[in-house]
Amino acid sequence: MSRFYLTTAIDYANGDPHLGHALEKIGADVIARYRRLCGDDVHLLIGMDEHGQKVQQTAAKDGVAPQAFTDTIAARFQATWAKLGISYDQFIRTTEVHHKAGVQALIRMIAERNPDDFYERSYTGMYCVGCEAFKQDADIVDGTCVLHPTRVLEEVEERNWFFRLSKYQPFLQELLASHPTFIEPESRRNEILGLLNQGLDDISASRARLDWAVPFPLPLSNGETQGTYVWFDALPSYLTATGFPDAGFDARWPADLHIIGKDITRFHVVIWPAMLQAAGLPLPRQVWAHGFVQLGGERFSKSAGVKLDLGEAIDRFGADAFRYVLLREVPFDGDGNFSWERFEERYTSDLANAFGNLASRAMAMVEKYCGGVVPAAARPDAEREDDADVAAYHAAMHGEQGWLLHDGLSAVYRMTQRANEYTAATAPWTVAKDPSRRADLEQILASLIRRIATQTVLLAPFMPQKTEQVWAQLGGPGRVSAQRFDALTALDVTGWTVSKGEPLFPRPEPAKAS
RNA sequence: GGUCCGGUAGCUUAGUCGGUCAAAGCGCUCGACUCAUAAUCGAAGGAUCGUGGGUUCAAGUCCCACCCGGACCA
Repeated sequence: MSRFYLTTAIDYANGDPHLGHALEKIGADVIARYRRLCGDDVHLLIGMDEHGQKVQQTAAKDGVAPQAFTDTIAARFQATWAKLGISYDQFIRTTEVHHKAGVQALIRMIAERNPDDFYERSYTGMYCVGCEAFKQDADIVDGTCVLHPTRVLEEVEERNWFFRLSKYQPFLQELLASHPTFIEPESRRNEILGLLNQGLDDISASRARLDWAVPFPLPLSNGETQGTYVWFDALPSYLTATGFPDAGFDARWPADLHIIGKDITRFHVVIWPAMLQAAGLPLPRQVWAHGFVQLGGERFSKSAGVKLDLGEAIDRFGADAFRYVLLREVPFDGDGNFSWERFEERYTSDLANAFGNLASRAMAMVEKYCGGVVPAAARPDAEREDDADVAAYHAAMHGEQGWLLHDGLSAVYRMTQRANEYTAATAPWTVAKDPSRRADLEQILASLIRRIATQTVLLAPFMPQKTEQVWAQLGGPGRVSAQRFDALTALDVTGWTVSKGEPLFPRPEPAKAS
């Protein structure tokens, strides 16, 4: 059984979960569930980035201690992931004692192996509290940072620890040359290549006035101890989650896949590998940068505020339908759009009309013509046309050519459409009227149930709850989550007792004019 | 402001090296069927390929400028 350790970005504990967070977690969960159906030993990590000045400030505004504040936020994120059916194996928080110790151990490890990699430097510049970063002249318009026009910039001089990132430029260029799939999709890789060609600046690893942080383990020459700056705290969470630096962490590390948003590609493909290399630790196998989802064509961002109530979106048609529609609409290798109108169209056409109705009509006929028991019959040649789509599904889902989850769904949808076409072409309700064609009827109905069962398993990573219900209605043995893809081609539905229940994906109520 | 990515039917997108490339799904319209969640199947309509120039026998497909959207720029 091969191990598969995948991570999502840890989310910043400065606000509630929104659509953008959900897209990433759902995508990661689909991959995790897919790999479990492949038989892999999967470990899915999700978590929270809880340190930083902004968290401290927001907590103070609410009149609570930072830890109490992030406890509340973390609980809300976890409640949302539970509601969405995210099957994470571990939820790491950067305020955990073990994580903090791990960060310090990693920094010490780097300092011991490469004593020259950390050095002190003083810096004077305009500081934007919104960005938690110094801004350069080019980024300043009318005295404020371009990203936070409402926040006043402060002129600040401070002395920090810096990490000699520039030293790792040749290493990183070699890494991307020898491991072209280290960062995918390719468009993101090209961005990083361009960035590396421009040359790297060293980055600060510690910050003054950063009280709510992991204490940086090396004191400055003036004796001051600063807080560890965000990337030296957040990125190592993937590592500390495995138990690092305790013995046995390498049973899980290195990660097979980091799933992140395209905005933080740079940190995961430049800073993170450099840090690991400096510490003499193995690198993750791949970073996948997904795109963003816009809401009704408008930009959806952390600072712009939440414009869509995630809870409402989930309740609209249920968590599974939300998962399906989101991943069908938003290509996992690029940007996409989300709107209520689109949501309802997709739900209706794909889930209610195509798949849901296919299941209803097939089960109704098995009940009506075969007493509810699926007859034994050879697989018709027509069913072979599905083979190419099954192959396309796995190609899209397995990651070897990218994690194209939307293509996986397209492939299953083609199979659903084909099954509906087959039903119309063979017209079993007509065949049923002719007793001499009993064998034909049985073959058609058995084929339909087998197709639906197959599609149900392929859809299981996307809709874990609904597919269990379909499976149960079909009379399939055990649970869908216990199935294995490699056994699917030989799936035998003979003797299953179907029980058509209420529609699994009821059509939306027509809007009532009130 | 700088770097990079994108702008193709109402919507979401395919379109390799320039020459049947204007394609698919959804929606809309018409026809068929009745097993089914007024679902399904078939057919038709629908795009000056962001704008303006340029290169070429030939350009969504290459070049330039501009407009719009997005990501990044300790």
